[in-house]
Amino acid sequence: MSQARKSLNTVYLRRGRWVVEYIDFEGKQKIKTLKGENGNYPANKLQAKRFAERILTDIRTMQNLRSEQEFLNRVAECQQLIQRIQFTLDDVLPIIVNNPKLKNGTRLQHRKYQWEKFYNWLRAHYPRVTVPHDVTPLMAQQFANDLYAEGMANSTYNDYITSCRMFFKMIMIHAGLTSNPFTHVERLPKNTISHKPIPREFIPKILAACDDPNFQVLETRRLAPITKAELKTLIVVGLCTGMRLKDCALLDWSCINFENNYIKTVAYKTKKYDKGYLWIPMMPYLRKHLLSIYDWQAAGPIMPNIACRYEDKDRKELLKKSNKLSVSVPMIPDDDSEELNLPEIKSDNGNMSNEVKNLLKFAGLPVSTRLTKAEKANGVTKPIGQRKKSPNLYGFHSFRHYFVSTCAECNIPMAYVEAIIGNESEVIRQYYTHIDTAEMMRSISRIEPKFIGMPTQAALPQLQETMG
DNA sequence: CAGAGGACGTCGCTGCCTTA
DNA sequence: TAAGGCAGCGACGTCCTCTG
Repeated sequence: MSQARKSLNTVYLRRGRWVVEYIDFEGKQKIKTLKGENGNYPANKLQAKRFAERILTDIRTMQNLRSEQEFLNRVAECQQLIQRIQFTLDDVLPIIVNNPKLKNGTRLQHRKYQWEKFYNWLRAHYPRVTVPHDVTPLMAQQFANDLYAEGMANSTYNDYITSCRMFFKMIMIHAGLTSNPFTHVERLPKNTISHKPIPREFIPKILAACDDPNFQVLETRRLAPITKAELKTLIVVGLCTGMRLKDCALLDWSCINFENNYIKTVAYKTKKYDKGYLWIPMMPYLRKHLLSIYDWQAAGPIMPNIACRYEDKDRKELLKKSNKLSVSVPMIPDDDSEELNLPEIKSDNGNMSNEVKNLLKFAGLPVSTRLTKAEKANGVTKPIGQRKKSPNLYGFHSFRHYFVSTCAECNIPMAYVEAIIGNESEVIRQYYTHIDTAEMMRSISRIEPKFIGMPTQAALPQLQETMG
């Protein structure tokens, strides 16, 4: 039978020590051994009561603080309620746009587009919802479902979900939100479709196409013209080095070391991560080609017109730098103060990817899987959920895939290929982790005896000899 | 066919969980 | 409790499609 509980704030002797018993602010019973400031135990009940008084005073203060905190919480709740009414969906975009984390540029435009997509969806489906607080997780999920039904790659879908989650996180305080409606919208696994390596039999066809009189480079009014000869150089460099389009297009003579037969350059894409130089051995075919277009005056970009086209914003500089422009370009005024009246180009790569695609198409490669006009006219549509944009099967990046897959086929050690094209490349993993199922079965069969404790084939004769 | 709009890849960082 | 594995996040860059 348990003893009756002592009354509150009672000081009494327990196992030879003076203790105080009290109820804390969570309503729990507590028993605390009494000690002085120096850690000394009280000598008698009077001293114990004095020690206890200090503890109880502290507790009472904390209890008061707690009620004050409760009051403040109530005030905060009221403020949130006011915020919820005052902060509307129209106030969200300025918050996104002015967020210092989202720097200016295409990415910000992209985020704006994403928010507007959700905003317009909400307007269409839930016109009565005017404040972020009224957006429910169910609405978020419905939006996600509609997004998926539109047809897009999973990474794009994930990008939308991630962004919406981020938008609601950004306005959390402004809108007085306590939870994020997009928190539980699940992301999808990656289903990316990579470029294919160029089929080997097409390589000679592509190189021949550059010299074919019937092949024409794309003509553009606004962008710098390029020559077929330069396009061929671009292809040869891409083919023999596996570099990305930008790295090839802007490759500079200063990167070429004919004496020691290598190319030393920095990949633009990973430049900011300071990955160091790429050291690319020059194949005889590449060396021969570069020497054929090289002269002692050579300086600046190897393909000046392509470089010019690729980076139109730096056109003036490039034109000045290079003395080997092979096609006519607008005159550059000598006086720097005079504006070079060039149109502003928004295109990322000066249509160079299309230029390459045009060549591959001429050489007979099916570059895209998109629906033809005839198919569209006959009412052929993509199935629900399938990505809107047809993946490009072949492009300049295909030369990179071709380079790595060929290296893998020829058993070039992965470390060498990493040194050449960069050690974090997804392309490398793709080809070097390829598993030959038949070879895997054979390998496992070979070691089976060892697994089950039997001697291996190689050890059998020796074993038979010792056993007589 | 220019260029806006859209898709996709990759990096470093962080937090959660398990293990030694 | 430090270390390591792992997955997701946030940010940014590049490439491609599509349409007026």
